[in-house]
Amino acid sequence: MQKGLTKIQQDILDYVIELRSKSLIPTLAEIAKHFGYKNRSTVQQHLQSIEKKGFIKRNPKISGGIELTFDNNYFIPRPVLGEVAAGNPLTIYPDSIDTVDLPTIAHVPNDSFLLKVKGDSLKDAYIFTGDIVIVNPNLQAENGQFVVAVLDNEAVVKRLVKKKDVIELHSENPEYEPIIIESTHPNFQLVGVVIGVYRTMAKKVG
Amino acid sequence: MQKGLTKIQQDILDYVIELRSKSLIPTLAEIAKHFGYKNRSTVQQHLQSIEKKGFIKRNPKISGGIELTFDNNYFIPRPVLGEVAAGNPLTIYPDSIDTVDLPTIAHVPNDSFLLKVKGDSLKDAYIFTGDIVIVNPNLQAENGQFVVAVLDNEAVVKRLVKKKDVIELHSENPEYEPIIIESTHPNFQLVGVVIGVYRTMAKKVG
DNA sequence: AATTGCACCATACAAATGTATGGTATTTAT
DNA sequence: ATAAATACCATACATTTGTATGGTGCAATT
Repeated sequence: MQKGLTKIQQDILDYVIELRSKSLIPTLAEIAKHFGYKNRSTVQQHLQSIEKKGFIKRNPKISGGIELTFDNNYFIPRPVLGEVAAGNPLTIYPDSIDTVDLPTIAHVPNDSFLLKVKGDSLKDAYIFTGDIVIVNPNLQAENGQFVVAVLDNEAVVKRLVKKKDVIELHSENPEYEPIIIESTHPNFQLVGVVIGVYRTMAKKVG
Repeated sequence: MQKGLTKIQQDILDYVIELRSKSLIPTLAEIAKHFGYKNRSTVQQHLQSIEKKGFIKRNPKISGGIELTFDNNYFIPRPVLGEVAAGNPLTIYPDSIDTVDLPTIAHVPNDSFLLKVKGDSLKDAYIFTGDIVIVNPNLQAENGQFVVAVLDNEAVVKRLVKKKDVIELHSENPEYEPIIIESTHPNFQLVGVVIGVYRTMAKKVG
């Protein structure tokens, strides 16, 4: 239980957080129904109490629901848009999510998106097959950063090394040679900068 | 552009998807305003067209907004990382290896929460200081999984090894000895199972 | 004994919601 | 040339929205 919140207030806050993690914004009536209240105003007053205690703030009337701005912003759910190759470039399959959604990136500025990694060329950076990289398409890619790039219709994640006249895409695995991009390369496009890695833990019995 | 959708229909669909990736559910009026329409019904009819073409389905009146159920071509934003409650100060246990920053445990939201890792005892599992582990408190901990436990007011991340009469908490670093918990241990409590790892990428110039 | 906080209900109201219906102009297809 | 689809506007309507206000019962302080 959080300091200062009563159990019921905490329950309501938890419920709102839970729904938000599913990309849903509950209304007062929905919260009331879930907790068995006959009236919305009960929830309303609880939310006012929670707000008064400083645990949330409310942006009035956004999207018709309740906009909660938490003091402590952790993560909000984001869509996984596709897969990228860490080793040999991954061919984008025409009917998979990749093809559809990689161009969609241009339409989704302002926040990051997620891509699933295949291949082991980044294993020395502790990025493995199945990992999910968080990519920000709006950041300026700096030397040494991991980036996602499209090369001849193939999406790859590599470390960016800028040199005089060329751009090199390095693996973190000595088995792979760097990819050298001449500035005149027609089908090269930087998609974004890798700002994080997420990995689901495999069950490992031992 | 998707097959069968006009450019405007595609733009509207993209806009809805973009907002959903930010945990926002737009109303007809908001969409209309964004596209410069003077009337909601224009958007309404476009959504009807998109629905008629099978790209979305609408669940009537959930959360006051528009509920879109996509057809596979797009990804529904899902709670990849989970959320933790807001505003509560973290209790920090500074001086032991592989500690975690632990929010007040008594309050656990229904889905997972995030913990920050300190120490290097899990380095062979590629979990390092600064990494954030995603913990699900509702899963049954199985043998071999990474778990978060509280031991004498210290929170630790370890690999769980169940034996006949005792529970052992193993590090993934040979420098550290396993911790052996007798079943009668008074101050031992399992908090949850580590289901994921998140790491922010440090800028690494080379 | 009086007060305060908590949990809940009921009612009222302006504003916003999704939906329906009818209309106009342009483009595309037959 | 006619029909159909597209793109947009306007108006109307029942519901739902968040908010405000007032009230009841209860527990804990003061």
